Amino acid sequence: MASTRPKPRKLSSAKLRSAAFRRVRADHQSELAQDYVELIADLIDERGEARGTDVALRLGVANATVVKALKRLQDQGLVSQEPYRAIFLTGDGWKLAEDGRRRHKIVERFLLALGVSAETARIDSEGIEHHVSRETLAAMAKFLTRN
Amino acid sequence: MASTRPKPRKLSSAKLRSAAFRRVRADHQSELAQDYVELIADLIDERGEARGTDVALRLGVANATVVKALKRLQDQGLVSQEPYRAIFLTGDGWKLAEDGRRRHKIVERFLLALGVSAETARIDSEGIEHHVSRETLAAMAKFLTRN
DNA sequence: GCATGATTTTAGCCATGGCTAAAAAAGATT
DNA sequence: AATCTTTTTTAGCCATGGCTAAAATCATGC
Repeated sequence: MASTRPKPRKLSSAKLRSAAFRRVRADHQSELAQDYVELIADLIDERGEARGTDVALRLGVANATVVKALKRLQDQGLVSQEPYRAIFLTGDGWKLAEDGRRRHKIVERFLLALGVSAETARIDSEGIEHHVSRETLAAMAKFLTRN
Repeated sequence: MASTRPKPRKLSSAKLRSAAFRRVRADHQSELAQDYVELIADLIDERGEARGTDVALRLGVANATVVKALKRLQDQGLVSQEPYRAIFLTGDGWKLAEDGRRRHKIVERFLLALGVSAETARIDSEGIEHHVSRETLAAMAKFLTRN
């Protein structure tokens, strides 16, 4: 990898560029987990408990899908649940949920401040929140205070 | 679904909420295709041709992964390619690529205008561009002209 | 024009995130 | 307490998007 270098042509920035795509793929990995814990936290706050069925309903997904996903989240130490019972968040789960809520709130309020409708802000923020870096989030927050 | 309504409690907005998640999942479906065609278009413009290997390099992904993805894109009528040869975009492929570029450019310039670094704008825009609705994109464009 | 080295594709593995249909558990009703 | 209904889980399917290792093809030097 040092001496030959057969076809450099002009692809020198390739590695640099690939970083963005790698980040997007990594974000997608954590996205589902974050959506779940955020939703579970909301349900617990709103109704006192979170049941798998409610999660499925809000996510717009089949019940079985949620059961499977919850198993993975349990393996990751984010939630705890016994069969046929309500879902609980672990310490890590709450931390992730809080982080997601904070980020979500900023993005949604930012979109509103930018002038889009409430409906669009709600929908777009759901997709955008997972791809906003710390720096961009800070810039959005700053924009909010200035307006 | 009309007469009984057994447990409404206060989950009436569930269907509404689920729409956002459905949209995010749908966006993820088209995301890969869009990234590929956009990248292929760039390679064709920059270097005259796009080879699978270059795509793999820029995406930061194994060669075999690209080969497999290109087959799917071919089935979707976005690219055309013969084994061991360069990749071409179909009419639909070009349309999708142009749309992606336009959207990408607006999002990236918007982030810059918001005050984030060039590096961050480049990286974040890659993830955000696929989750920005027509309305939000328009709001970003408007913000750009005002500034 | 043929052997050898480089590149590209194929084969086959894995995890994820969907689904439906069947089984199991919980909860009501009598 | 036994049955019947509803809810939840399990089982098993599918497509996607990754990977590595092996096979096939291409291209070069001789």
